[in-house]
Amino acid sequence: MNRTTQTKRTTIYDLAELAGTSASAVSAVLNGNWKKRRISARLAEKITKLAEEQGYALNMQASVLRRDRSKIIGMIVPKYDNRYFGSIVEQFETLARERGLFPIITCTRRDPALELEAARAMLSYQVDCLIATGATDPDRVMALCAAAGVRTINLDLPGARAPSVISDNYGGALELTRRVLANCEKEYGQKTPLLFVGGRGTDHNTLERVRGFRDAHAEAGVAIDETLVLTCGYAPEKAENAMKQLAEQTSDLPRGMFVNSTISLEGVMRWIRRSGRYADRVPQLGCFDWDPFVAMLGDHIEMVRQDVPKMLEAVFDIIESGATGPTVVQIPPIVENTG
Amino acid sequence: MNRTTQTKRTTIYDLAELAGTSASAVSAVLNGNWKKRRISARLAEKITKLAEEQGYALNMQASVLRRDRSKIIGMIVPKYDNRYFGSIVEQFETLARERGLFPIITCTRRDPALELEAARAMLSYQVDCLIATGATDPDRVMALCAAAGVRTINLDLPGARAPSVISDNYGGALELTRRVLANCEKEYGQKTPLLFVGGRGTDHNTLERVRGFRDAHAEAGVAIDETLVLTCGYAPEKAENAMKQLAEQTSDLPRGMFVNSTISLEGVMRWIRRSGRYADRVPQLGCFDWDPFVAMLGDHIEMVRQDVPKMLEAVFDIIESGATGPTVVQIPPIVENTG
DNA sequence: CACGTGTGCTCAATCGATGAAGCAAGAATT
DNA sequence: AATTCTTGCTTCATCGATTGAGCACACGTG
Repeated sequence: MNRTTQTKRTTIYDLAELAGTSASAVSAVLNGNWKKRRISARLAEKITKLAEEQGYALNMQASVLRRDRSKIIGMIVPKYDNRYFGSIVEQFETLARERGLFPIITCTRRDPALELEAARAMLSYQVDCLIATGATDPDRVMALCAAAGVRTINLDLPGARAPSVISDNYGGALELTRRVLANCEKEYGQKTPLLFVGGRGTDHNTLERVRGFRDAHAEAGVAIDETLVLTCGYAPEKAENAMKQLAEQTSDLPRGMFVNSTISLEGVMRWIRRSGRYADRVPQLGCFDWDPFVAMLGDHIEMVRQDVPKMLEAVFDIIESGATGPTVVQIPPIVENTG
Repeated sequence: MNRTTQTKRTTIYDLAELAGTSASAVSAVLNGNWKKRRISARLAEKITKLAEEQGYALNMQASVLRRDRSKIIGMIVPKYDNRYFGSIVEQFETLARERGLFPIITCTRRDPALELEAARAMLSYQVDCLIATGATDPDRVMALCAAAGVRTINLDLPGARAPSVISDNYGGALELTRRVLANCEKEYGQKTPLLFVGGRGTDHNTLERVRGFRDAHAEAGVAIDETLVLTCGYAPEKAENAMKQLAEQTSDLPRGMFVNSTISLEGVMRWIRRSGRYADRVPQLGCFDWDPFVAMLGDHIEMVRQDVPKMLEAVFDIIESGATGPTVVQIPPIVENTG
């Protein structure tokens, strides 16, 4: 027993032989519906004990192959490099497991081709449902899954043909912009337009945030400076480059900024430090997304934190309700208190 | 075709019928060894085209059930709330996919019971290999897998009975402590013992780091203050509490500290800000782990960044070499330049 | 005592893919 | 012309779990 690499794992047939009964009785006992199948408590106990002793583990591949539902639930996620997606994944796993589902997650690195490839892989593994988080092209993912009869739910970024759960990007951006404008006025006594940096000009969230950004300016009676709306992408390097180019074109840099994610903020902060252009007076910042260390960077930064627990509850509510229409659930984000 | 929820997915049997051939020919063509099975290029092409048209997707459950190796590779990971584990997971997925393996990952939240449960689930899904990252009890995970004939590799924290890939914790801590001691001397002109905070007194990494911490003190001729070695756990709250308790016992707080992870640093920084006890002069900090925003917190923080790409390459080297002995591969971490 | 009812199980088909074994027809060799 | 070889397939058992159908026996009932 010690040195033998027991190539064969224990199966229900092995247990059946040991118990002097049939495989179907073993199966019924081990998957819990032995009462429905009229197996005696005596036999059930015997089999359970044997399974324990033999270290029996169900072969999910065989089980899933036979059943109609796999109870596997997939998620694709863009990155693991920030707290937002990190907590989405962690919550997702927890909630899935609580419901007896097995979660599988793939990181698609904001690459549309990888998104489709990952979706295809998940279909091969017979997922019952796929959550497309922050997908670049949610509708193509949805189409792929629909062809296989698998439901999709969009998270973070909405799609046109499946239910979506997203943050209230407009509302969050409106409030965040208001605060940064107020901070600018308080600190510098002037009402000047802010910079918007990060995100993609094509994605729904960025568009909505820009809309909130604009409306907050209008509300405050400040005219937008169109050259200050830089939807350059999310990556730190892209934000850093955008700042650099802007700085080359003007000597009068904005006194406040709206940064469209912590990951973009990383680039922005790097540029600020390296360039020294804000050495005299720090810019007032607003960041759409939360990070504990960003909160410690100073009292000149406001943050909006997306409500991940509520968002994921909404996702599982949709799964349980069985809804498939293109509804959009908007979850209000939390505006963090400074300090 | 439009409105019908095509319950049945296309199988090789459907394709066989459409192509007027046998399922085994279809199988051979689609899994690429049709040459070995002497299928004509003509038929191969026909089948491939048909599969494309029909949107055929392999049923992995069936395929894995039949094959000896599943090509599924599992990983358990403690948390997604920091850059270190985030990049481990992202790299792991990439390297696994490059090798034609399907990665499945589970977050076990530093909970030994969850670790075992997750390992059991992965065994049910027939993983060929399991990577136990930062496992609280790697040897029990290993035992469980060994009973099923599945190899394990430990990552980040070593185990006694399977190969392990870890950082050179001693070396990293030695260098980090040296730097913080030097910074303290430069800033405050005094050689005083540092505080060590975070981590578990029972885990290998923490023990090794404390050893490096001690040796760096000895080297500098500074006596360790044993009341300043606080291996209180990793969670931010635990670090915060440890600081609080320490502060209640002394009026003379250490001028420098070694913080044993970014996540512990979060609690330490929170306490520093809230208590105001360091308002007059900031403590010199060293953090064993890297975070971009921590780097921006000021020039009084040194960081050690674990070399995730090298660590994962080492993991896959071990997988490919087939080694199973209890070797420990130590990867030197990178000491980040301040500024 | 014939008949229904309930209990406790077993049998065998099935899920979809895989691959060893084998078969038929044509090509090459003796 | 008889034989081997080669090519290009097909047949069928198999992986392990699930489940509808069915069998044998005990018990109760009119």
